[in-house]
Amino acid sequence: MSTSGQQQFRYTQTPSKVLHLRNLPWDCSDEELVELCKPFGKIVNTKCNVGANRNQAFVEFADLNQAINMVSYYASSSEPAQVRGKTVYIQYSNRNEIVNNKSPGDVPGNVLLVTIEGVEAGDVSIDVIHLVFSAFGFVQKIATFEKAAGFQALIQFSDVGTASAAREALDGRSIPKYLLPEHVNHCHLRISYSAHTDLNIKFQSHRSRDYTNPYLPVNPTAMEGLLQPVVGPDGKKKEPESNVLFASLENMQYAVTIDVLHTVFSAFGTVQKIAIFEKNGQTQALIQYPDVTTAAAAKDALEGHCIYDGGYCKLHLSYSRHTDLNVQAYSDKSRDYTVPESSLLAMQQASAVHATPPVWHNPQSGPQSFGYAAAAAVPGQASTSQMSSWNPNLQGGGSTFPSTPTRFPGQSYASPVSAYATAVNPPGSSQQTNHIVSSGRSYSVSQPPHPSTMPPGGVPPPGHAPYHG
DNA sequence: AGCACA
Repeated sequence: MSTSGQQQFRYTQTPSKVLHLRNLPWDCSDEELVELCKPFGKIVNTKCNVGANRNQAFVEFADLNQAINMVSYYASSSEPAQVRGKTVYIQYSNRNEIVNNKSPGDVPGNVLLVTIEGVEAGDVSIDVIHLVFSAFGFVQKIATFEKAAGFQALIQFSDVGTASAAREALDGRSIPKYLLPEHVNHCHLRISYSAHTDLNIKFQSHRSRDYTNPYLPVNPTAMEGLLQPVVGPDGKKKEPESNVLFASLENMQYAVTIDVLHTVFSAFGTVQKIAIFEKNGQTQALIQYPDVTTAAAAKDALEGHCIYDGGYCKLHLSYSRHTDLNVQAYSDKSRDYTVPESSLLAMQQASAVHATPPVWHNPQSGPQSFGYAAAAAVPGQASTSQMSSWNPNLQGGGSTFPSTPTRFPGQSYASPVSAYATAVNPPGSSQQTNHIVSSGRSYSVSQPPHPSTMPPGGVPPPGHAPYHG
């Protein structure tokens, strides 16, 4: 050819993990593209209905070799690639990745991420979820969990087609009222695709099921949620006592830091661990004592009291299901006071930014993003490598403790999927007096571990001298 | 049947 500087179409294309497909049906769907291409590799993105006739599309594989596989397969196949009987012409794209504004959740897969809006985790049982989604085909696995986005479930079907049918039918719809507790008014399902292809379910429990493996062991601690609630003398539900307190903070006008909580709760005994997290825009915390008695004393004394004067940061306390928190030893969201001081010091120095908090940006900027929390509730989640292709915010350090299955909202396993869980939330630059007040009566907290966050001159709370573990 | 601007 004399046109040496001209781009030749057919023979000069260099391989790309993006393929250009032509002669598709004008209304070809992402799912049809995936069905055609997935035998050759993992599809990470698609763009269909491209061009004036809407009959072109792009498909991006995770790996270049997968795209090469597909092109070379159909180059030598006697059966052409087809969608609905139409021959599809496949070439390497002249771009190296698909650029569109499609979020990862729009890339079809066999696993759905379902956010159940307007309910607490206890309102919708895994059996109800199973029932609803089984209408579209065999549900292989379910994992549920709570994150900032609310109550969520990963639902695994055997194939993309079934998953997309369920998504089409149920996205934006509600779970029938008769399947829900009476107090639930609305319950919308928001459904996107998960990047997972195979959930790693370790136990049958109230939050996860593997219907392909009925002999999977039942996790006794994870099944606690199925036990009948303890009923008190007044006939009302009463949670079993625990050495771990669950605190929800109302009227969060000012920042409540780990140090503030530690000071407040240390008045009643050694505080072993603390974690702060946000759920549905509400600040919550877990405080772990060595024993139930201490926790009960703290609960009785602090319930309904406010950390700051003026009704700010009012504490509501209940017993947690947890008995041993699995927290990062030293972060702005959690603290483990049981780790040896030497290693803690090392960690403090490693992250000096936590030790002497400067004035950081505004903490009141809405709920913390816990991101796309997919795998967080699946212990030992194995398919993390698949997620990393689109997760923009891998967790630095990943210093969670993978050995213990204990978990709580906001706390993640080492999975990078839940990377957002440690989003920076600055310790309080608040100049508030650190009082516990109750209907006019107030008392100050003494011996603040970080004097910079609290004013001097407090008097000890009645009865107990604070001590620190 | 021949490369997208969301």
